[in-house]
Amino acid sequence: MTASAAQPSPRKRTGNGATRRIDADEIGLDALVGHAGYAVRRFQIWIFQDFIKTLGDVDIRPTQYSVLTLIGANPGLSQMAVAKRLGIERARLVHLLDSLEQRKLVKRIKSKSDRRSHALHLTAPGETALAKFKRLAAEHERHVEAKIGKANRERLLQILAGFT
Amino acid sequence: MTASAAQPSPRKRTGNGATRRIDADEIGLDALVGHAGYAVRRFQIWIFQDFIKTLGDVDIRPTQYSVLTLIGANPGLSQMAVAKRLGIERARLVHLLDSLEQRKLVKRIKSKSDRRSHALHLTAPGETALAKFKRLAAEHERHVEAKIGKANRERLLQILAGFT
DNA sequence: GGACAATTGTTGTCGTCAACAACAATCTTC
DNA sequence: GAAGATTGTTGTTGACGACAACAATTGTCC
Repeated sequence: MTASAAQPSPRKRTGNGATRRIDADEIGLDALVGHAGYAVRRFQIWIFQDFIKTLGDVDIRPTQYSVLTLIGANPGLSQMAVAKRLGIERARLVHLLDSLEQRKLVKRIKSKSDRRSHALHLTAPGETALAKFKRLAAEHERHVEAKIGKANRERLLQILAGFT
Repeated sequence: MTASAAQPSPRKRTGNGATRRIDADEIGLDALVGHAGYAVRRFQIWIFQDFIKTLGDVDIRPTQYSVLTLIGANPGLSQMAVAKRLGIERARLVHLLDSLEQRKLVKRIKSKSDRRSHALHLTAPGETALAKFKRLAAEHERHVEAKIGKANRERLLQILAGFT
């Protein structure tokens, strides 16, 4: 174990025998520092919270945004194609599309060539809405830059490019 | 919109009029590329799946590992202190500890100085188990290295150090 | 010292999300 | 045409974050 293991209690004794509460940032993480997964997880939580807050007025969550963006760039995709491309389960995508269709942002059009599948398109209001979402998403991206630095953000995108 | 928006259907027409299925990696992501959140999310999913698989034999998930590691390095912490340090809700930590205590890895000891709180400690088998978990976690970390490269992993940890 | 506020652990609910399983309708393949 | 695969759908399970409420205990303030 490490040296920090010598801390027996959540309180530290002071000279006069009193105890005080120790702050969270005084607690050693030991092996957790050095785990990429832990850092990535914490960062991902922060980044999603900022995204949700920044796009709060239009009530769009990260997954919804990714679906809209993908359909906007590739009209006519099937649900299966969208699910595969974004790594979403097709069962989950059903509910996502139900919601987006209720909000008149997306429409499912029965495919003539394959009557099992639906061709996904943005509605006209969906197009204009997506343009606004993209502006807000760009603002969110600036928050990320402010948080970790412009160069670090680009390096990050470069390192993780293989996962997109 | 971008040039890739000129793709009207999930099938492409070929010269002889037949259609073929397009592969997932042919679909443009448009604005999604360039969003740090999307890349980080996909990476985080990959990294957690590898962690869960690598620690599958011992049935330890990332959150459980973080709790055990923290308690191991700082015996006697209260639940509140652990929750704050790891960014877990204290309500959620209750169930996590219930599970870990049932498996005899952790014990809750009533604090004498503050009878509301519990001092968290690893059991003796918990200590030896954690040592094994750490070896497996190190193996998982080597998988990450193999995936993104040693230098990139270290740069990543450096960039995200502020979130740990 | 006693009223009042804050903290700690706990229980519960709600919504998001990933992972499966099962199913009907519809292709594909042989 | 029969057998198998695919697509969209419904449902269940479990991990997880966000809240709200509560009893027990501690801290604070007058």
